[in-house]
Amino acid sequence: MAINLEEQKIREHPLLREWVADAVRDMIAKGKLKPGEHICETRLASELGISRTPLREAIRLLETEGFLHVVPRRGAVVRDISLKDVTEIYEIKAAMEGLSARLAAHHFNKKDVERLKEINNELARLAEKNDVNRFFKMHNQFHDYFLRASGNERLYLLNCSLIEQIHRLRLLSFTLEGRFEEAIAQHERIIKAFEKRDAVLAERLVSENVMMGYRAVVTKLKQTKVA
Amino acid sequence: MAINLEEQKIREHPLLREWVADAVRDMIAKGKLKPGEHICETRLASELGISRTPLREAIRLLETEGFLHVVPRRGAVVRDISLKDVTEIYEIKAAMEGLSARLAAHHFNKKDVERLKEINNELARLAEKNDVNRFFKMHNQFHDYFLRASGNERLYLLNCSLIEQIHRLRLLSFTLEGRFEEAIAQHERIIKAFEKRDAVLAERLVSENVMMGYRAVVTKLKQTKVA
DNA sequence: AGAGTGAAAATTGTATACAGTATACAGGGA
DNA sequence: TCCCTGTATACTGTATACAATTTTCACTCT
Repeated sequence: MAINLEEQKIREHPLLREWVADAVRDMIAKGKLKPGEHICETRLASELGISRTPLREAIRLLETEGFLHVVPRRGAVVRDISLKDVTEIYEIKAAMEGLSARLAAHHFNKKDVERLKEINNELARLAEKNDVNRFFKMHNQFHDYFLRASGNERLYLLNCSLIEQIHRLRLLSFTLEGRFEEAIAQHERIIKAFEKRDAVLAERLVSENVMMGYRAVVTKLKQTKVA
Repeated sequence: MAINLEEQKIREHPLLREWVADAVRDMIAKGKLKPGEHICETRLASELGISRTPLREAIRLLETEGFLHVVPRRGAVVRDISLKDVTEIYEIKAAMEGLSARLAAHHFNKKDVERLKEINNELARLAEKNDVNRFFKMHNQFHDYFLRASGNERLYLLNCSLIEQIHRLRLLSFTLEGRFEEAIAQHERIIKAFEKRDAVLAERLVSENVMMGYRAVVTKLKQTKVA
């Protein structure tokens, strides 16, 4: 076990600090590190089998990503995701994805539209099989497609860092009744807007699509808070 | 001199890594560290009179802020700001500030509008005195006002980290002929939109205002690239 | 009992030491 | 001349050691 871990560290990440950041993100997502919990550098480092130095560098990264809250000389605590956080993130996400759609629409060609249709067809297949995990991944590909096609690299990266913070909630939101179909239908309208090269419409539809995701996530958030 | 430096480190920053980040940002802004230049941790740390540990933690921060580009096992280099970077930043900034104006408009009251008018009057005074530095600061206060009033803390912080990257260019752009007057005139229209509680108009005007700033910065960028 | 105090333990911040990797350059061969 | 290769050097990545600060908790005094 320990040897496999070592191999994974080396194979997938040339740098320990990145592997550690991934590991800690994962521990937060899986609930192994709970919101509000204080992170003791010494202990966590030894648990991960590394020294404090790469852990500390990973903590700086996770701080800017919003996973941890660091108080000088008192260490890092796992940040809780509140409704307010989710709202803030989605407000920004809606504006940014909308912007990316508008920008992408300007230099979208037939092939791009075809690719989006393929993805949406695949989504329909996965919806029938009720495969939440794969649907989620493919769904992200749909959105990533125009985020990248926008030609604005920062836009894509910013969006990544935003959705990473609510990864778990978003995944959960796809277990809601009718969520698949709703998303697919909206995607179809978005594709039509791209086909017509209607940048303004694409922007509006994508923004609305994001805010639908917001409502789904909020629903799920309230369910889990009660539980 | 060295003693004063020590005092400053302690007084204004309880943490060395933050002081270092500020110092390095400053060195980049002042041209002491030039774009493309490789940062040797050992040398820079000893120049700043500290060890490599806090410097390395500062480098992680400056990397996410976009000031440095880090290649694994080859270290950090100072990132150059290209026209593409400026375009990416302003596209995002326009969308984010526009969003903040829309959000802020919903719960703006008379007092808020009065405050914006005061700031704009002050801007007019500073324009007459041709005080670029103070105009710049006051101008930022104008925009910060509704970024904060939006109630979306992330929006404000994200905007801060964006404009920090182009601080120098923005400041320079205010030396352009007619830049003051243009800004003040647009601010007046924005204030009127807030007065009317017209969120959609406020959003559009603020976006346009940002993109005017973009054009000014691009003009200045081209001037300095030639020089 | 409760507030206050002070020493001990735990934890973070910083410096240094060591290991591994990339770069530069000299020397040899085609 | 050009390319290849091996070695020396410089630099980054990681671990560890030390310093400073915060927290804990027993103890005292009111």
